[in-house]
Amino acid sequence: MLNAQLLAMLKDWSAYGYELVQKLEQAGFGNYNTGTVYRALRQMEGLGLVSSIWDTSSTGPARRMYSMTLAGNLFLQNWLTLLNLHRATLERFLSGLGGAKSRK
Amino acid sequence: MLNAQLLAMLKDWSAYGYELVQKLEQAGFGNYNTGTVYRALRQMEGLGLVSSIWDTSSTGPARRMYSMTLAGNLFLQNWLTLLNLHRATLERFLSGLGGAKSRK
DNA sequence: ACAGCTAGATGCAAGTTGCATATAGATGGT
DNA sequence: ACCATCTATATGCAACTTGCATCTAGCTGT
Repeated sequence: MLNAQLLAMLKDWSAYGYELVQKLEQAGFGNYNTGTVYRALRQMEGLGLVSSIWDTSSTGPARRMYSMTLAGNLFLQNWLTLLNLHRATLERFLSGLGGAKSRK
Repeated sequence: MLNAQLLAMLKDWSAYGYELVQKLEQAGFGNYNTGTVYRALRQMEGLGLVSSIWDTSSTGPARRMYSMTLAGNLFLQNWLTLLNLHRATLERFLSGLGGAKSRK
C-alpha cells in the first residue's frame, strides 16, 4: 500500500522523503513516520522502482530527490489493477453473490 | 487485506479455516497458506471480529467453525470505506490532479 | 550562542506472512 | 490389518514491514 501511494505521488513530479511524509498526510493516506517512508523509498530504489540523486541546490540540509522509473510506473499500474480486482471481488461478496456455486 | 477478505467470505455463511484457504484462492484473492489463515482467524477472534465453535457433526477431523460478529461487520464496512477513499486518492494522482496546489 | 526546524538514517520491538513440520482423525487400497 | 493419503488445525523459525525513539548534521531566527 505505502509503496503504491509513494509511487503515485512521484508520478508527475520528483520529490524527497521528508516532503513525501507530509504529502501522504495531506492527501489523506494516513500518518506514516519518517523511518517508515525513508526505508520504503530505499527498498524501492533497490528494486529499481525509483531512482535518487542528492540535491544540494536549495538551502538547508541536502535532499535525496526521488523520481519514478519506468519499472516503477509498470509496478504501479499492475498494483492498481490488482487492487481494483480485489475490491470488486470484495464487493461481490458483500452483495451476497460471493459463494454463487456452493452454500453451507 | 487478508482480514477484510476473510470477513467478506464470512458475511453470509460460516466457514472453517481449511475451507477459507481454498475459497480465497478460488475467489482470486491469492494463495495464502494455512498457517497464515489460521493465525489471522485466531487474531480476529481475539479482537472480537469473529467467533468460533468446534464442529464435530461431519466426518473427518473436527472443524473450528467461524462466524462474523457484529463488530466484524462494522470493521469490514469501515475498512472498505477507507479502501475506497485511498483508491480514489490514488487515481486522482494518476490523473495528474494529485498536487493541485504546489508543483515542483 | 542556542533553540528549533529541516532532512535523512538506524536500532529495537511488535506484528504479519511464508515455509516447513507436527498432530490427529478419517479414508481407501492391497 | 497395514499403510499411504487426505482433511484439519497448529506452531517454530526466518524474513519483512512498521512504529517509536534516537542520532547526526545543516540551516534559521532571536
